[in-house]
Amino acid sequence: MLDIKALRENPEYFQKALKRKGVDGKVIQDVLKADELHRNLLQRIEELAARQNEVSKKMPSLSGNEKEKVLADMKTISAEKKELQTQQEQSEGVLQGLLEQLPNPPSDSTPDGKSDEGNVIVRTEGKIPKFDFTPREHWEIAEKLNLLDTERSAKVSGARFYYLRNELAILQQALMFWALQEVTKKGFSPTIPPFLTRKQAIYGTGYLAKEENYIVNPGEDDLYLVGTSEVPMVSFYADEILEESDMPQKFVSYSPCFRREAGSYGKDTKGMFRVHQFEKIEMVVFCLPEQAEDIHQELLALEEHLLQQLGIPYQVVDVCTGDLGLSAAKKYDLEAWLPGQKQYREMTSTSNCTDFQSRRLNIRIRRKSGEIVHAHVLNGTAVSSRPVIAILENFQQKDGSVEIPKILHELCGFKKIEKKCLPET
RNA sequence: GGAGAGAUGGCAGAGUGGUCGAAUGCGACAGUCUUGAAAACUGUUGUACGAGCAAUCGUACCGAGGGUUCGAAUCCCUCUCUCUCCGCCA
Repeated sequence: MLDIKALRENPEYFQKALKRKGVDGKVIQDVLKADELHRNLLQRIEELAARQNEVSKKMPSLSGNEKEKVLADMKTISAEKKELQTQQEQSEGVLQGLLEQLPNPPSDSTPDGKSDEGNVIVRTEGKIPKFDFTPREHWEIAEKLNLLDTERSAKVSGARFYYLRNELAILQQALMFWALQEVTKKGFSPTIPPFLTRKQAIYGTGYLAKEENYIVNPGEDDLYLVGTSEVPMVSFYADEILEESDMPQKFVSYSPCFRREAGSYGKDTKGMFRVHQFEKIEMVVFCLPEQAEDIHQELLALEEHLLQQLGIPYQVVDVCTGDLGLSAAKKYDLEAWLPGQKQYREMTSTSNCTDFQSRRLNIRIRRKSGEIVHAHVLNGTAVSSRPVIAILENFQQKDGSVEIPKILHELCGFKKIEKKCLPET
């Protein structure tokens, strides 16, 4: 949600900034028009209400003819007000509807671009492994080692699901737990949130599109399966006023993530890359506006640190305006090298959503001076099921086995995945 | 799933149709007193929207939404949530 006051005061800025995200300038004009109509009506209603209040105070002391007369007057005022209120509700609905469509303006530093092709590679880190054989894709490696069963998952649940089996089940759990601990060590507060939320939480974080969400018991419970724990975590402080002295507030959370992926038919159909259900450790930070940029860099550094410890080669991508989405002003993707696919693919990402989500969710901070501002909100992936893919592809061996990153040896209880390492069932 | 109770300011808690944005207590903040602190006393202490350069003024908000009324925290309807007891359950 954008600040209507800011929009009113500086429409040129928003016109320019939103154009970079592909928003037609006409929408801004429509918003301003709707805003003016809405304010006009509001003012007239308030004038009538003021008169009502004034007369109401005198009412008890009136009697007889005088009272009759005043009552009659008030009846007309009441009716007029009611009529105006109907109009006002309508105009407010129109304004709200327009405002809700507008995305968060991109940061000045965000590169322009229409799609992910406009993304800018910032730097490349890590050593790309060399193979004296043709490296395989993750699903092939995993199926051969009896780690992944997508045939049976298709039978049971349909396309884009999987059974993670044997060592891979352990590896993913280890990865999640390790990341949760690592980030907790950096001062983030570990949290397991609800995985079903109300509509408001999904809306507030900017993920309400129908193609994205599963709804549980439509018309009955109307709960949404979370697509990321960002949804319940950002909503954690909805309708609250936080204190400046408590800022920044950092959380690291675990959740399974459920996504319909309805807009991606035919893309990444094999294996674990794009599925309806996966797991993720997410970081969410609430802070003062002036802290947001530094914290964004901090989140990026932390994500890099995690990939580095795993030994996964990656590149940092500055995501362009056309690929930012509704809520983010600035976003970095970390893309890992996948030797089997022979390309860099998105593993984790971190977004600075400024005050876009906190306006929708009404999350504010009271400064020491007494001033109240909307919180700035950032998020970032610590790890997800995708780095598991990167591990499989980068550490595959000629004999079909897979070595495990050293940092996970102890948690996993094994250093290598070979055929029949764990008893198969 | 069954039975009951409830939702008011940071918290506790009064208020059952008009002068109620809302008593009182606690907390917090400021001041007086004190070498300092405590105690005591005095004062201040919600949010949003709109108008105004500003001081300020107006309006709305007593879980949410609707209704009755000239007028609703108060009456009516719907919904949500919380608590207690019973049952079931990881």
